[in-house]
Amino acid sequence: MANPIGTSGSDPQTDQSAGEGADVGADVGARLRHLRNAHGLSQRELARRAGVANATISQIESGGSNPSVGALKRILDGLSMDLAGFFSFELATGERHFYKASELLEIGKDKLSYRLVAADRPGRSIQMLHETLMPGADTGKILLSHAGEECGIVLSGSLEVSVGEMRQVLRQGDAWYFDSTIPHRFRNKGAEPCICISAGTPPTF
DNA sequence: AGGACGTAGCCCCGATAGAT
DNA sequence: ATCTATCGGGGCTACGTCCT
Repeated sequence: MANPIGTSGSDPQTDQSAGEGADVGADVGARLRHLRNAHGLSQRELARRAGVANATISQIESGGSNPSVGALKRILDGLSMDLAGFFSFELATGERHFYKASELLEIGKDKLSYRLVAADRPGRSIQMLHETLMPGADTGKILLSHAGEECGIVLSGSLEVSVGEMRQVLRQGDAWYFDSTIPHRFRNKGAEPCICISAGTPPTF
């Protein structure tokens, strides 16, 4: 049953964005829950990122309320997703083994493109990404650090990888593998886009 | 009046530390 | 090794506030 988001904002675009696709009508709550789980976030964590109350996430997911366009957009910002992507995302109806390039879920933004494989797979234990770092792309001066391990291979371009006190510029065919608890950073200081494939576990996106 | 949203608090579950 | 208490995270509901 179609469950278009709330129209408290009386935005005429709302209805059309709800998607005419036959199966896109899955309710907003189920869609949100599915995507939140795919990103490995709890309701509280997503609420914190989105700047809304955790109860809001819970009520939307349980169908207890229809979020306004503004609220939904804020929540989707926490998932690095836009409204179009949200409503065009297809809920999995069964276990899948293959994904078209166009089906990889974009979870990056700006100069950093992270296209996640099998974002809709429940209980996924691997985070595999097709990454594109545009010239100047940078994961940030504040180094990343989280539980797990990650590795990757540069397919084209160059990529400066900092891990702890070590730093190296990797080129086509080069690879990295490190304990993710070590502060790390990725930068494309070259003039060409850098394309690479990475994998990490546990999935933190 | 009704819906969206926030706060407060409840219950459940797993991890951890201390006692036996 | 096992049991118990404690703590924190997770999801949820009840209720109040605000806005249309």
